[in-house]
Amino acid sequence: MISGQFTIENNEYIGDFDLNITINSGQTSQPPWKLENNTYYEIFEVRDSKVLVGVSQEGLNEDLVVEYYCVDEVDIENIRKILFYIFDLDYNITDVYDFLDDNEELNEVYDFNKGLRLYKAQYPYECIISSICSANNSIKRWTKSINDIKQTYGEKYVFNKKEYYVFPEEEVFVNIPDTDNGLKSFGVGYRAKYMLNSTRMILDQPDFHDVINNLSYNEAFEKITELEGVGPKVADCILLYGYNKREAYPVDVWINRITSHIYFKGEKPSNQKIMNFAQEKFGDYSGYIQLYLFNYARLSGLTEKLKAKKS
DNA sequence: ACCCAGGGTTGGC
DNA sequence: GCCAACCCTGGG
Repeated sequence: MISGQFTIENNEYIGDFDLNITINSGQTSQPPWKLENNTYYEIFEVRDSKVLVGVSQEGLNEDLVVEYYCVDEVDIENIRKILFYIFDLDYNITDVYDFLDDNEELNEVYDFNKGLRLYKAQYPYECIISSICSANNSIKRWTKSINDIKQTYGEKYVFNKKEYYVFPEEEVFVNIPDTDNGLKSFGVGYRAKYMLNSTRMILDQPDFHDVINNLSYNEAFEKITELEGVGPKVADCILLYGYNKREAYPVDVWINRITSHIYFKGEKPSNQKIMNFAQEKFGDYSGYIQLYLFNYARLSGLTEKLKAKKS
């Protein structure tokens, strides 16, 4: 077995990054990676071979320490590229910081989000299933469901005598046996049907992921909402985390309350209205503003206030 | 079947 | 557009 280690320093990317906050922020791309000894582990697919990658960071903007283990020779640059993509480190996030600075009502938002970045999916399909699973669900429950499915039906890889799993591909997923309550035994409830039917629809179009990738945000939104269990909110999560489309602004109950509180005082705007507003006002920054506002509202105590109001 | 809500979606009007 | 129903688990 081949193994090695390298670091990514703060001056190799623009803006702030905090690994712990990002990986545990409940973004619907995937559950947090497997945590062992303060290091997060995940199997990467690097040029058709599997590599175990471990990442750790002591705190905000500290060096990222990256370990890797693999059977075949691997080019470190490829591991680096995947990491930069997943944590959005190749994005000039200072544009977002500037936008927050330039808009007075958003001035204090970043104070509650230092180092938080997008946590994107390595595999869009996993993101689709995660996001469908997250609908009308709790973060705790959907992450457990996805992890359990991964461990039961995902392909197993053993490194350092420990087992790691990759989320099953579409072909495996549709063939999960119906015995013992099948998918439902993972606690996904009525969403099981949505997951299976959507997977069938994806398989019906072999180049599904490429098609979505090549569509504009608006076209992709139309296409992805054709899937079962994928309404506007889940669609935006999938487009943001699974296909890197930054214009997406997933509107859930909290984002509705928070956005209304800031921009629609006294009104009770529909989710659709809020989405349209966000795309006009935030444009390409929508994804980040959504991420930050959600977190901001939770940490600043605003959610409790807004919950009490209930409208 | 103690009660309720959870980063919504669907199907019916 | 609005509204109830939805699986089921964690937490009060």
